[in-house]
Amino acid sequence: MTEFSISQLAKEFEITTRTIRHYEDIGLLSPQRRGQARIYNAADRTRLRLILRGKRLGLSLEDSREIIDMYEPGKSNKKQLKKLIDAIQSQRIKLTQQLDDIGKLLIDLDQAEADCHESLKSNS
Amino acid sequence: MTEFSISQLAKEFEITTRTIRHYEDIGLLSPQRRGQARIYNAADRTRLRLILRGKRLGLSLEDSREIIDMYEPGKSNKKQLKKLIDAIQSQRIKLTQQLDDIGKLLIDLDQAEADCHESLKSNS
DNA sequence: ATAGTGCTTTACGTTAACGTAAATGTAAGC
DNA sequence: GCTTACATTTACGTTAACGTAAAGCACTAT
Repeated sequence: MTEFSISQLAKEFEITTRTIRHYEDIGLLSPQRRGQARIYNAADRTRLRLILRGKRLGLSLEDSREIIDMYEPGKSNKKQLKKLIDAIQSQRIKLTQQLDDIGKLLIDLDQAEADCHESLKSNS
Repeated sequence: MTEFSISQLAKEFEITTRTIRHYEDIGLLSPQRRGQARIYNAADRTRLRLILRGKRLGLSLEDSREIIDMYEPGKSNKKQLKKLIDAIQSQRIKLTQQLDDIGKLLIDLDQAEADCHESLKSNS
């Protein structure tokens, strides 16, 4: 498969077609058209995957746009590149902070679960 | 310090007092009162810290409420405990998924940054 | 006494990220 | 030619998480 319909992508990623069109409305996707129907290629699919990954991480769609745009510098000059590096840096800080948070939360969950099991034993 | 005012906490966590009051409105915090002023203790402060950690992880305030309530089973019976364990399990799944996402994103960022530096070199 | 500082409540406003409904187009199959 | 399935656009509606006045209470410092 090198082409996808909107409903194919919707089913694959378990989102609605409305959501996909919304991403297009705000310029995150711009699939080709065959007549008036949208045709998505592998690159579009990858962008969508990145958007959804960002969402799971609590990023706004604008945040995701910034990150995704990093992957396609293309015709950028030095000044833009430095800006990109800065953006990457700040994203990295945000993400490593999240990593730390998740680590702590998982530890807390371990403790909570252990407490529960313990309580189930002693009250049986 | 064993007691905190609302603005002390707001400053410490870099949020507004409105936000803290909002958390109280929806029952996430319930500080004591001295007259009509709110007095927060260490436990309140911990709850707030947990709420904000959840926020950084993209959890809704309701999600955070569930997690936080896990830490205080107290008078719960067996059925409730099993429900708690289930909740913990699903949270763990969500979080490990996030961990995976973050790992992939950090790899992507490494690549993007390397590309940028490379581009800066060759265009100098 | 008054001005300032920090607290309070009440209540309408705002933004992001879609949901949902209505009306219509189009290609496939009977 | 009619139905069914899937597509489209347009546009108002919804929810979460606060923002932002507006108006007033309580203590302190001048």
